[in-house]
Amino acid sequence: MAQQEARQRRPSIHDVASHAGVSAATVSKVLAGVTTVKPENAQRVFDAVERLGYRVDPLASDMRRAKRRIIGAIMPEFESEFFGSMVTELEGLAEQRGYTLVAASSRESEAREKEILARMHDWRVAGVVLAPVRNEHGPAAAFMKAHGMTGVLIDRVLSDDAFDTVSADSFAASAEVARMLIGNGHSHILVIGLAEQAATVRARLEGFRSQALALNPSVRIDVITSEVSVAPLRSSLRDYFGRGERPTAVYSLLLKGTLVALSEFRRRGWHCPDDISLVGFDDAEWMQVTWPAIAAVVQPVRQIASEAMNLLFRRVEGDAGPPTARLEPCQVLMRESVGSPGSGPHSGGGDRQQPPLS
Amino acid sequence: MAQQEARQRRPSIHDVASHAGVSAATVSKVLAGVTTVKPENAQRVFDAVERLGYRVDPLASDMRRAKRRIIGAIMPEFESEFFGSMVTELEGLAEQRGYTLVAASSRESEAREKEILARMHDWRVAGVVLAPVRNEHGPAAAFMKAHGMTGVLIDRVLSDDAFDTVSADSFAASAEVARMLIGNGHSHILVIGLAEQAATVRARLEGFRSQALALNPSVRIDVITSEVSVAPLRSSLRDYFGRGERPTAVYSLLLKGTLVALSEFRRRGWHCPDDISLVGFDDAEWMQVTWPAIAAVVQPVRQIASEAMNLLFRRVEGDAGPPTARLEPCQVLMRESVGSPGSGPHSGGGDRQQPPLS
DNA sequence: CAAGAACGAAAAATCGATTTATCGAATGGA
DNA sequence: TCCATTCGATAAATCGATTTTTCGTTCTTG
Repeated sequence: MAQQEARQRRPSIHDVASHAGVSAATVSKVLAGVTTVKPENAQRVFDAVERLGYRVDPLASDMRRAKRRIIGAIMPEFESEFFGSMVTELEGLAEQRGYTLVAASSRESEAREKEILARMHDWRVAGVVLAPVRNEHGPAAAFMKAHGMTGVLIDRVLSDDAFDTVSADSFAASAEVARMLIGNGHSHILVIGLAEQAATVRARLEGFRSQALALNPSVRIDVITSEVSVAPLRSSLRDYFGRGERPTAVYSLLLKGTLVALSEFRRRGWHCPDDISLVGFDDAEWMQVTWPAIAAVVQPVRQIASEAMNLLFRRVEGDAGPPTARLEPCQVLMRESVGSPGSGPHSGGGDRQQPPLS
Repeated sequence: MAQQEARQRRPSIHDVASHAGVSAATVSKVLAGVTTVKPENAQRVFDAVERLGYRVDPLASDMRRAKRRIIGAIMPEFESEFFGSMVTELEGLAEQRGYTLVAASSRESEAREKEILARMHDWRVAGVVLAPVRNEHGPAAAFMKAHGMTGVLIDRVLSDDAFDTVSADSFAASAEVARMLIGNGHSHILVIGLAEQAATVRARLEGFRSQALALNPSVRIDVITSEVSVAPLRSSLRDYFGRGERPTAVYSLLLKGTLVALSEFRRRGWHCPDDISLVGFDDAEWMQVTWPAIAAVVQPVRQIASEAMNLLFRRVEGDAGPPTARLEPCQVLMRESVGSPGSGPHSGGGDRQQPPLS
């Protein structure tokens, strides 16, 4: 073990060099694995490294290269399971390749997104994994393009003419949700979402609508979206039910919508699935322990992260082929929140379901 | 706006210098705000900066200083709301001071925690905000001590003889939960938790127990903890109820425990609060929309982050006073999951509650 | 045996800033 | 008028690595 007093200056490559009786260049080569060094000298270098507890300063090491061994990650937020595990995955993958991941939250603001990107450009990051706030056409992607940055766009994107994109196959997953609901006999379905995040949400809506209509041309699909935030969505939903609309199922295109739907159900005293069925895009840990468990579309976080990093490093290493647009398949989890219409009274009564013991 | 072709080498301080007709040293001084520069030259520098779109390279800029303008943050995980928003807050605060935050997830592993710390030491970070996996006595804190790193410990810590600590006042919050439950007439309460995270969980347990006993000396408090992970906790809980134990309330010392309790309740067909009351340490967005809404202790994330950063920068700037141990007050949210014992039948039946409309 | 290739390692240049040392010109006082 | 300050700015050193260039040996080979 290295004996190094606390608060003391850390040993530099020159300290190692003098201890080993060689030049700094030789130390650098030994540590880089160059083979044109006499074995005896290499051993002396390793010994000195061990004795001094020397470790390369990544900052100094990166100085001379145009692309530093840093990957930037920009997420709309860190508070959700989805982006939280996305960052965890990306961090691990970057680390595996000897890169440092610097993650930042755009806090759902495109202006901030661009500022962060500019700062990452200042750092001369090798590449960026950007989960844009809205879609691939925002100012951030434009900035990346204008400055020749290499990057991959994920999540709220469909395809781009300059960057590789990776996202969940929202269209296919939504089609499966449609099959599930139509198959259960639902013929009046409400879809809720936030239109801001155009790219994915639109795909989710279209995937659902097209499949639902294909299976039952007379199905009635109502859509409630909000441009701005979740608050208007809540009041629109309240108005909608207040007008006496009674769909038998709700499909929420995003997690926050699922929460809004649930809270509105509970305000009105409705139960899933007796009074109304519910499916949400995006899964969360709590959804399987609530009563009832909420059916959900599970996004393939791991695959998205892994594919994004593969593509990114291919570009970092110089690949200049045309950009690709990948869609990773989702899993649709059927849970108790989905039933057949009319299986329960629409208001009041209705014993709670009693799941079998053990 | 700067006219800069894509993919072109970024302008360096020397480019600015030659465009402005001065030396690089002068440019550096102007940008650092030194006043001993002729106003005319300063203006020429600003003009050149503007024209070239020059921005300082933070990496190069940090080379010469012993402490780089980087703050490291190590969290046990990124998947939860708590640590997610903690990182968001820390990032904002670091940014305000012109520092870059590099966040990493120890994934609940002390070994990994130490490795990450070593890597951050390699980067010569100015300071570290460490949320240790277990408590302040882990190998990570020891590493920091041994290498003279400056840092602040947060969340799962009580106090330390080398570092400032900041955490939620678990003891006081748990005492308030005790007042709430005892006040509602509960006299047989189950407390569940994971003992691994000794520091805080123990405080939560003791705070609850002491206050509960003070209010009702004959109260029966059962405790189920697991050393390792959440799985044993689940089976212990199953066994406990299987033996016929029927506490009237459960207090979970951490979020995962709340989920385990809920899922066990639902497996047995029990309802809150008719069959059993539930309070959890740590709040989450979904807890207020479930049926019933779950009473919870809200941790003061913002205050913890802000206080941690204040203390950290005080140390970075050289303060060598004795370490402080701060406790930030929590808020206890009473919700529907808590009722009085015996208000509902203990098994079977029991109409669901119908909250009033609007 | 001498010219040339091959080898291994040291010296020097480089990355992009900051900081210290140096230097010339203008200013001031004697 | 001359020397000592002061001022403003430049040259040079520095941070800690990597990479290129240079250089001295040893090994080939005609």
